[in-house]
Amino acid sequence: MVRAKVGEIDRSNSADKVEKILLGAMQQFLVHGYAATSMDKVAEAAGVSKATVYSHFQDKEGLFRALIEKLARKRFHSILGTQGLVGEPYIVLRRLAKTALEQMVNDQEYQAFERLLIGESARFPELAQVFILSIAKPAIETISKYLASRTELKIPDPEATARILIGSLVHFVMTQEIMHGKDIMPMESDRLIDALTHLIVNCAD
Amino acid sequence: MVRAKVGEIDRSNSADKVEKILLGAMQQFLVHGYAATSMDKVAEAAGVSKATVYSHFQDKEGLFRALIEKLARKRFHSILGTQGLVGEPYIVLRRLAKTALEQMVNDQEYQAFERLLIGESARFPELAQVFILSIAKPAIETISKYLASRTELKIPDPEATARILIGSLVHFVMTQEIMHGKDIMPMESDRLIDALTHLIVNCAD
DNA sequence: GTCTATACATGGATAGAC
DNA sequence: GTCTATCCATGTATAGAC
Repeated sequence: MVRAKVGEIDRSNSADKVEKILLGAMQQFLVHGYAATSMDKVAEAAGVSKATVYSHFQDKEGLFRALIEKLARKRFHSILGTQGLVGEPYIVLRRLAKTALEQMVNDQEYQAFERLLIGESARFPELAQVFILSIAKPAIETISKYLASRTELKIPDPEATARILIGSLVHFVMTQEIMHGKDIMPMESDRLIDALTHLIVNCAD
Repeated sequence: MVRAKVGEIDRSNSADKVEKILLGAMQQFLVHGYAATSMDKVAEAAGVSKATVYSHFQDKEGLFRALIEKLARKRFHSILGTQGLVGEPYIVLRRLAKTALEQMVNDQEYQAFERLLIGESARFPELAQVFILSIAKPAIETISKYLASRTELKIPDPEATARILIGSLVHFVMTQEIMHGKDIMPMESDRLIDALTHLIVNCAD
């Protein structure tokens, strides 16, 4: 066992254990889902004993809730990135769609998180709502405000249009990556991006 | 035990048992997910013994695969219904969007099916692909062909546009119903339908 | 706080009678 | 083909030593 040298602060303290447990829990729950994850495997992945897990979290459900809430906080605003939405619609919307798609397609953790939340949304409805409140809602609001600000687009309902934009992108990743459709129903991201920006930008009548 | 009268054919035969088992399996898997469903509960829900379940299906995985394939076949073309896509775009697209949304919102079995497939899409990628091939792909193709046939819409990429349309609708149901967002982030279906038809129909420049 | 060892329940799968 | 009874592995959770 590695131990802190004399004079150094021992960092193997309780708070660190909690972090290690949450990290182990993340690896297991994201890969295997809630029911198929065992507390033994969580403890093993975290490098602590099972009793230690139970000393920090009431039970499996409590650990799961704590993990999901932590992940949702971490991902707050992450789909859009922190790019400010200012400038010409054609440029801004293209970049937005392109960035969001790239982020989601290349982020295996995001995809596993979606699988987990949707799969458990019947058993844990409040956790699905945590996701909605911390990720989906802010994204819709940000895009909605931008669309409303560009009056030349003449969009009658910016919020509904923001949902169309985000829904198209998220659902594309859902079918192509999460549900493994890209091999049997392929489509280049750019085609979706082109069609989306065309619909929104060229639609001012 | 109810038994067939003399002269009648005994319908409690093997084929019926298979049906009963699949029905019980459906109830359990759709509600609890794959891992949290036990073969005991399946047998109980089906009204047969566990050994009978194992005499018709190799193991839990085999039963699950058989069930998903059956459900996917049953739902072939179900989202769009069997409505023919002919007529004025404004009318056709509105009716299409309205019907699809109503179907999905009111069909708890569809929502449970989506939860299950997405939740298990890492463990059972081929089953997610069965869903794509039997439901998503035909829907995209049908709408894509319709959009291409209406040349007055001047849609540069009908297939990409079809994906935008379907993605918006499915994702709307995903956030509002499946992930329980309707209470914390409400929006009338009609606003989405209006915004969608406006984008697609009024966009011919 | 942390560990080892264990209690207790449940789950997947099968043996053997009918 | 179908049932009851059972085997054995695994899972959640805790008791008790340090």
